[in-house]
Amino acid sequence: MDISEINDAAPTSVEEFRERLTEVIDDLPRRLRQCAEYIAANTDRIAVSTVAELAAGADVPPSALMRFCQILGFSGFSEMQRLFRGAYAPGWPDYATRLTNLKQGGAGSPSALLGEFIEAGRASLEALASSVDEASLHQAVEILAKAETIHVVGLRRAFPVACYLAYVFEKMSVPAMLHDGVGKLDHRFALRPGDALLAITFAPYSEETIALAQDAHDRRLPVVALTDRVSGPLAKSAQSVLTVPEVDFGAFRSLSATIAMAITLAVAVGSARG
Amino acid sequence: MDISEINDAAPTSVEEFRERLTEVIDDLPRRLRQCAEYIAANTDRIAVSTVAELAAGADVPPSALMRFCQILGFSGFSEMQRLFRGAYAPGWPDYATRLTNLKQGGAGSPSALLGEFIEAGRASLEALASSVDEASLHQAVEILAKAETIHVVGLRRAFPVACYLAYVFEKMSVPAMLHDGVGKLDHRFALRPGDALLAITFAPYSEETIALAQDAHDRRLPVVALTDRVSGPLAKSAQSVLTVPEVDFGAFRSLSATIAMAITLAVAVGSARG
DNA sequence: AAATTTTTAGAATTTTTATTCCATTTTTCG
DNA sequence: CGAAAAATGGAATAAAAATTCTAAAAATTT
Repeated sequence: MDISEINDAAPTSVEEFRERLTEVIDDLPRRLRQCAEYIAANTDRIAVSTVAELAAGADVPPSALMRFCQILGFSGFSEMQRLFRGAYAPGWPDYATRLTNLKQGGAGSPSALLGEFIEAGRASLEALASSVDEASLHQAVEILAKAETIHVVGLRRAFPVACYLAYVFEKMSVPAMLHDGVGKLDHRFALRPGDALLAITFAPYSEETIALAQDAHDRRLPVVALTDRVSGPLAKSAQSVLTVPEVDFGAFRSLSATIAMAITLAVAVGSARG
Repeated sequence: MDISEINDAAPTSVEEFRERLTEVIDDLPRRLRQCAEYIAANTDRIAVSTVAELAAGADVPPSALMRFCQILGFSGFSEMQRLFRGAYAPGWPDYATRLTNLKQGGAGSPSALLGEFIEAGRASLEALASSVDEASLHQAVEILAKAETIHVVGLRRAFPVACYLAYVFEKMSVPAMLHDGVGKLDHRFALRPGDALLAITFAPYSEETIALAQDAHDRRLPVVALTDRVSGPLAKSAQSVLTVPEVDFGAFRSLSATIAMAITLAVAVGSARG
């Protein structure tokens, strides 16, 4: 490795670190690449490991890891570790303590339940952050932004989400219609050419929602699905399928991730329409 | 400190550690208590700090911290740290990075929005964990568990929550009635002696909800409020006020914390009724 | 294929960090 | 109040970890 390739400015944030890593990883000699690959896959352990431990994990001698740190711009391992030890200040401080206390209230107690549901919600949100398909999201926004009237359908457990969407669309002056199934009336003929359908359903999937989506699809209207599996029953009628990984506790789901996704859709569509 | 009080079995999990900590914290001499308090408030930093750093933070000499570790049952600081370094497997290897990536999609892009809403949701849940008033929660569950029929009211942005509650009550075979304001009908006379009202509203508070709560209160029916401030307009009509600290992004709220609280109520009430 | 450069491994060294020990202070109890 | 016990601070020591250095091995170039 040529000395001129060494960017001597050390990364000052975890993101910069990752950028730098992807930047150099391809033209690194064998041992150093081993380091880079192991580190890329175990970035989170830098803060709590020693050189020897990481080196053992990467299956290289400690000195190789030292050289690796220096190539990344750090003076040595300690400096690199300092970055990660500093950056590590996540939600823990009070939260974890309280959560433990809540759960200690005894199994079945309201506090313990609350602790569980909070955790389920948080896990769902985190999973959503790491699993979202940006392309589908983008496509969904485009479809809905182009539509004249947006029809929203979601029943049973998905109904709250549909309601919230209807509320936000209203607030943003987006023409939207909520299909709520009141009086078992279905308003399928309210879908006019130029409209789009946003269908929300989770296992066990609601018949009416699937039927409405199918109907819209048959009439060549674009359908966006918000559901739990790419291959669910909405897959064949929808142009764009958004999946949310919702973590259940007991028989109930938190809806956190679903609502985050829903509100994002609504706001993005609202602003795209100007 | 008497030697016999020293439980020489070192904690083997973070939970055990916390239990042990609360167990001993009260009968500890001054310096050691300082350690205990600092450690309790900064548990998350044990994995990434040195004795000297923690001691400085707690404002005690390093040797005090060492004695503290030993009182907890560890052979020394290193052994204690090992516990936390092992347990340290937080959500951020993937989550935090992804979140940053999402936000980098550019201000106003769907991904960036999603990132913001995810964060707002997470923050809300964490705040809920540390702010919940267990006594009120317990009281609320008791009130609702004793009621014959539970009436649920929540309009506008609170409507999704009310719907979800109605759904969960239904699933748990709890007699509940959702006051949805369809057709501007109010069903205030559906509230019978022995019933209870669960009223949900957030600023700007919905007139109808406040009025119904007031009405119920006037007729001596118990009211549980789910709202955003203890001193909100429901304060005087409600027996039990549950507050949820919801973090907004832009003009929109995540509802995560509210839903977590709602579902907890519903499930706790459902099981209390057996 | 020889010469040059780069890369590597591991031992030696330096630095940092943890731990112990004991003289001194504070607290407790008769 | 005074003696005994417990707690404390800090210096001394031991252990662990980081870092450097060099001879040998690979890789590259001519």
